[in-house]
Amino acid sequence: MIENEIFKALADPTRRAIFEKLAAGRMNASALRHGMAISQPAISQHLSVLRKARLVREERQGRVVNYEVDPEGLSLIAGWLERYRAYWPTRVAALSELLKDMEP
Amino acid sequence: MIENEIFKALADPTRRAIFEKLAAGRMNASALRHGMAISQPAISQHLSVLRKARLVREERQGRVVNYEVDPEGLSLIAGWLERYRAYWPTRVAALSELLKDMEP
DNA sequence: TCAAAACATAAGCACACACTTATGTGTTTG
DNA sequence: CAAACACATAAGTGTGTGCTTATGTTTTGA
Repeated sequence: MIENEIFKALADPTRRAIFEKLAAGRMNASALRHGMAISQPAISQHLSVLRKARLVREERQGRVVNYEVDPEGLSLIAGWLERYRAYWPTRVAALSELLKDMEP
Repeated sequence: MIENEIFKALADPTRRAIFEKLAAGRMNASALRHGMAISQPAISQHLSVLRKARLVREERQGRVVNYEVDPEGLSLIAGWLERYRAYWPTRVAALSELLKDMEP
Protein backbone atom coordinates (compact mmCIF):
# COMPACT_ATOMS: atom_id res chain seq x y z
CA MET A 1 0.00 0.00 0.00
CA ILE A 2 2.17 2.75 -1.35
CA GLU A 3 -0.53 5.40 -0.81
CA ASN A 4 0.03 5.10 2.89
CA GLU A 5 3.76 5.70 2.56
CA ILE A 6 3.18 8.73 0.36
CA PHE A 7 0.75 10.43 2.71
CA LYS A 8 2.88 9.57 5.72
CA ALA A 9 5.93 10.98 3.98
CA LEU A 10 4.12 14.24 3.23
CA ALA A 11 2.64 14.49 6.70
CA ASP A 12 5.93 15.85 8.05
CA PRO A 13 6.68 19.56 7.47
CA THR A 14 10.43 19.04 7.32
CA ARG A 15 9.97 16.43 4.64
CA ARG A 16 7.68 18.71 2.64
CA ALA A 17 10.32 21.45 2.92
CA ILE A 18 12.94 19.08 1.55
CA PHE A 19 10.61 18.08 -1.24
CA GLU A 20 9.95 21.70 -2.13
CA LYS A 21 13.67 22.41 -2.31
CA LEU A 22 14.12 19.50 -4.66
CA ALA A 23 11.24 20.70 -6.77
CA ALA A 24 13.33 23.78 -7.48
CA GLY A 25 16.09 21.62 -8.91
CA ARG A 26 18.19 18.53 -8.30
CA MET A 27 20.46 18.76 -5.30
CA ASN A 28 22.68 16.63 -3.06
CA ALA A 29 22.03 15.96 0.62
CA SER A 30 24.56 18.51 1.85
CA ALA A 31 23.10 21.28 -0.27
CA LEU A 32 19.65 20.37 0.99
CA ARG A 33 20.85 20.83 4.51
CA HIS A 34 21.87 24.47 4.00
CA GLY A 35 19.58 26.78 5.92
CA MET A 36 17.89 23.94 7.77
CA ALA A 37 18.58 23.60 11.49
CA ILE A 38 18.83 19.85 11.36
CA SER A 39 21.51 17.19 11.56
CA GLN A 40 22.94 15.34 8.59
CA PRO A 41 21.50 11.95 9.64
CA ALA A 42 18.06 13.54 9.95
CA ILE A 43 18.21 14.70 6.33
CA SER A 44 19.40 11.28 5.28
CA GLN A 45 16.53 9.59 7.10
CA HIS A 46 13.97 11.95 5.62
CA LEU A 47 15.33 11.31 2.15
CA SER A 48 15.04 7.60 2.75
CA VAL A 49 11.35 7.99 3.63
CA LEU A 50 10.71 10.19 0.60
CA ARG A 51 12.50 7.72 -1.63
CA LYS A 52 10.47 4.75 -0.40
CA ALA A 53 7.34 6.79 -1.08
CA ARG A 54 8.47 7.33 -4.68
CA LEU A 55 8.44 11.08 -4.13
CA VAL A 56 12.16 11.39 -4.68
CA ARG A 57 14.83 9.41 -6.46
CA GLU A 58 18.58 9.35 -6.10
CA GLU A 59 21.50 9.17 -8.48
CA ARG A 60 24.95 8.49 -7.12
CA GLN A 61 27.79 10.41 -8.77
CA GLY A 62 31.09 9.60 -7.15
CA ARG A 63 30.83 10.35 -3.50
CA VAL A 64 27.93 12.70 -4.03
CA VAL A 65 24.33 11.53 -4.15
CA ASN A 66 22.04 13.78 -6.11
CA TYR A 67 18.36 13.77 -5.35
CA GLU A 68 15.48 14.87 -7.53
CA VAL A 69 11.69 14.75 -7.61
CA ASP A 70 10.25 11.43 -8.73
CA PRO A 71 7.02 12.03 -10.68
CA GLU A 72 5.79 8.57 -9.68
CA GLY A 73 4.69 9.59 -6.18
CA LEU A 74 3.05 12.79 -7.38
CA SER A 75 1.05 10.98 -10.02
CA LEU A 76 -0.08 8.41 -7.48
CA ILE A 77 -1.50 11.20 -5.34
CA ALA A 78 -3.09 12.74 -8.40
CA GLY A 79 -4.67 9.36 -9.07
CA TRP A 80 -5.98 9.11 -5.54
CA LEU A 81 -7.40 12.62 -5.77
CA GLU A 82 -9.13 11.82 -9.01
CA ARG A 83 -11.19 9.13 -7.33
CA TYR A 84 -12.99 11.93 -5.55
CA ARG A 85 -13.39 14.26 -8.46
CA ALA A 86 -17.13 14.25 -7.85
CA TYR A 87 -16.41 16.47 -4.86
CA TRP A 88 -13.88 18.78 -6.42
CA PRO A 89 -14.79 22.39 -6.99
CA THR A 90 -16.24 22.84 -10.46
CA ARG A 91 -13.16 24.30 -12.12
CA VAL A 92 -11.10 21.31 -11.10
CA ALA A 93 -13.87 18.85 -11.87
CA ALA A 94 -14.23 20.26 -15.35
CA LEU A 95 -10.58 19.53 -15.94
CA SER A 96 -10.99 16.01 -14.80
CA GLU A 97 -13.68 15.47 -17.40
CA LEU A 98 -11.29 16.64 -20.07
CA LEU A 99 -8.70 14.21 -18.80
CA LYS A 100 -10.93 11.24 -19.48
CA ASP A 101 -11.10 12.11 -23.17
CA MET A 102 -7.38 12.32 -23.62
CA GLU A 103 -4.80 9.65 -24.34
CA PRO A 104 -5.84 6.31 -22.82
CA MET B 1 -0.72 25.53 8.25
CA ILE B 2 -3.75 23.53 7.18
CA GLU B 3 -1.74 21.51 4.66
CA ASN B 4 -0.09 19.74 7.53
CA GLU B 5 -3.39 18.75 9.07
CA ILE B 6 -4.68 17.46 5.76
CA PHE B 7 -1.70 15.24 5.04
CA LYS B 8 -1.61 14.02 8.64
CA ALA B 9 -5.30 13.20 8.46
CA LEU B 10 -4.82 11.19 5.29
CA ALA B 11 -1.73 9.44 6.59
CA ASP B 12 -3.88 7.04 8.59
CA PRO B 13 -5.46 4.10 6.73
CA THR B 14 -8.50 3.95 9.00
CA ARG B 15 -9.16 7.62 8.34
CA ARG B 16 -8.84 7.13 4.59
CA ALA B 17 -11.30 4.24 4.84
CA ILE B 18 -13.77 6.50 6.64
CA PHE B 19 -13.27 9.18 4.03
CA GLU B 20 -13.87 6.71 1.20
CA LYS B 21 -17.11 5.57 2.81
CA LEU B 22 -18.26 9.16 3.05
CA ALA B 23 -17.31 9.74 -0.55
CA ALA B 24 -19.96 7.16 -1.44
CA GLY B 25 -22.59 9.25 0.29
CA ARG B 26 -23.39 11.15 3.46
CA MET B 27 -23.65 9.02 6.57
CA ASN B 28 -23.80 9.25 10.33
CA ALA B 29 -21.11 8.03 12.71
CA SER B 30 -22.91 4.83 13.61
CA ALA B 31 -23.41 3.86 10.00
CA LEU B 32 -19.75 4.57 9.34
CA ARG B 33 -18.83 2.13 12.06
CA HIS B 34 -20.60 -0.83 10.43
CA GLY B 35 -18.07 -3.36 9.21
CA MET B 36 -15.19 -1.64 10.91
CA ALA B 37 -13.62 -3.43 13.88
CA ILE B 38 -13.22 -0.27 15.89
CA SER B 39 -14.81 1.39 18.91
CA GLN B 40 -17.32 4.24 18.73
CA PRO B 41 -14.96 6.79 20.33
CA ALA B 42 -12.28 5.90 17.79
CA ILE B 43 -14.61 6.77 14.92
CA SER B 44 -15.56 9.97 16.68
CA GLN B 45 -11.92 10.95 17.14
CA HIS B 46 -11.09 10.18 13.53
CA LEU B 47 -14.00 12.28 12.35
CA SER B 48 -12.74 15.13 14.50
CA VAL B 49 -9.35 14.97 12.81
CA LEU B 50 -10.92 14.80 9.36
CA ARG B 51 -13.16 17.73 10.18
CA LYS B 52 -10.28 19.92 11.38
CA ALA B 53 -8.50 19.09 8.14
CA ARG B 54 -11.52 20.31 6.16
CA LEU B 55 -11.85 16.91 4.55
CA VAL B 56 -15.24 16.30 6.13
CA ARG B 57 -18.04 18.41 7.49
CA GLU B 58 -20.89 17.66 9.84
CA GLU B 59 -24.52 18.53 10.02
CA ARG B 60 -26.45 17.82 13.18
CA GLN B 61 -30.00 16.60 12.70
CA GLY B 62 -31.68 15.87 15.98
CA ARG B 63 -29.56 13.41 17.85
CA VAL B 64 -27.92 12.19 14.69
CA VAL B 65 -24.85 13.84 13.19
CA ASN B 66 -24.48 13.35 9.47
CA TYR B 67 -21.06 13.60 7.91
CA GLU B 68 -20.14 14.29 4.33
CA VAL B 69 -17.09 15.07 2.24
CA ASP B 70 -15.96 18.69 2.42
CA PRO B 71 -14.54 19.77 -0.97
CA GLU B 72 -12.37 22.34 0.79
CA GLY B 73 -9.71 19.88 1.92
CA LEU B 74 -9.62 18.10 -1.42
CA SER B 75 -9.15 21.33 -3.31
CA LEU B 76 -6.35 22.36 -0.97
CA ILE B 77 -4.51 19.17 -1.81
CA ALA B 78 -5.21 19.74 -5.48
CA GLY B 79 -3.69 23.19 -5.05
CA TRP B 80 -0.62 21.79 -3.34
CA LEU B 81 -0.22 19.25 -6.11
CA GLU B 82 -0.48 21.90 -8.76
CA ARG B 83 2.59 23.63 -7.41
CA TYR B 84 4.57 20.69 -8.73
CA ARG B 85 2.86 20.36 -12.05
CA ALA B 86 6.28 20.67 -13.73
CA TYR B 87 6.93 17.12 -12.54
CA TRP B 88 3.59 15.57 -13.31
CA PRO B 89 3.33 13.03 -16.07
CA THR B 90 2.49 14.73 -19.34
CA ARG B 91 -1.20 13.87 -19.49
CA VAL B 92 -1.77 15.42 -16.09
CA ALA B 93 0.47 18.37 -16.84
CA ALA B 94 -1.48 19.13 -19.99
CA LEU B 95 -4.61 19.35 -17.92
CA SER B 96 -2.99 21.70 -15.51
CA GLU B 97 -2.16 24.05 -18.33
CA LEU B 98 -5.79 24.11 -19.33
CA LEU B 99 -6.75 24.91 -15.77
CA LYS B 100 -4.79 28.13 -15.82
CA ASP B 101 -6.83 29.46 -18.73
CA MET B 102 -10.13 28.81 -17.09
CA GLU B 103 -12.17 30.93 -14.74
CA PRO B 104 -9.93 33.02 -12.53
C1' DT C 1 47.97 5.03 1.42
C1' DC C 2 45.87 7.91 4.54
C1' DA C 3 42.92 11.56 5.71
C1' DA C 4 38.93 13.99 4.59
C1' DA C 5 34.46 14.27 2.45
C1' DA C 6 29.67 12.70 1.68
C1' DC C 7 26.43 9.85 3.13
C1' DA C 8 24.15 5.85 5.54
C1' DT C 9 23.15 3.12 9.58
C1' DA C 10 22.74 2.14 14.73
C1' DA C 11 21.05 3.08 19.11
C1' DG C 12 18.59 5.70 22.24
C1' DC C 13 15.22 9.14 23.80
C1' DA C 14 11.17 12.29 24.16
C1' DC C 15 6.96 13.02 22.29
C1' DA C 16 2.89 12.20 19.22
C1' DC C 17 -0.62 9.08 17.89
C1' DA C 18 -4.21 5.50 17.56
C1' DC C 19 -6.50 2.85 20.26
C1' DT C 20 -9.07 1.30 24.48
C1' DT C 21 -12.68 1.74 28.58
C1' DA C 22 -15.26 4.93 31.28
C1' DT C 23 -18.02 8.84 31.57
C1' DG C 24 -20.33 13.14 29.96
C1' DT C 25 -23.73 15.80 26.92
C1' DG C 26 -27.67 16.50 24.28
C1' DT C 27 -31.94 14.67 22.07
C1' DT C 28 -35.87 11.83 21.39
C1' DT C 29 -39.56 8.79 22.92
C1' DG C 30 -42.54 6.02 25.97
C1' DC D 1 -39.76 12.69 33.68
C1' DA D 2 -36.94 8.81 32.80
C1' DA D 3 -34.74 5.64 29.93
C1' DA D 4 -32.57 4.91 25.66
C1' DC D 5 -29.92 6.73 21.75
C1' DA D 6 -26.21 9.01 19.29
C1' DC D 7 -22.29 10.92 19.87
C1' DA D 8 -18.29 13.58 22.27
C1' DT D 9 -14.75 13.93 25.74
C1' DA D 10 -11.44 12.14 29.42
C1' DA D 11 -7.84 9.40 30.81
C1' DG D 12 -4.66 5.85 30.21
C1' DT D 13 -1.59 2.70 27.40
C1' DG D 14 1.39 0.63 23.87
C1' DT D 15 3.58 1.73 19.61
C1' DG D 16 5.43 4.77 16.06
C1' DT D 17 8.07 8.79 14.74
C1' DG D 18 11.55 12.40 14.47
C1' DC D 19 15.37 13.77 16.39
C1' DT D 20 20.00 13.36 18.41
C1' DT D 21 25.06 11.52 18.90
C1' DA D 22 28.14 7.91 17.58
C1' DT D 23 29.91 5.00 14.20
C1' DG D 24 30.18 2.69 9.63
C1' DT D 25 30.97 2.77 4.42
C1' DT D 26 32.52 4.40 0.13
C1' DT D 27 34.93 7.67 -2.74
C1' DT D 28 38.28 11.27 -3.71
C1' DG D 29 42.57 13.76 -3.48
C1' DA D 30 47.17 14.98 -1.66
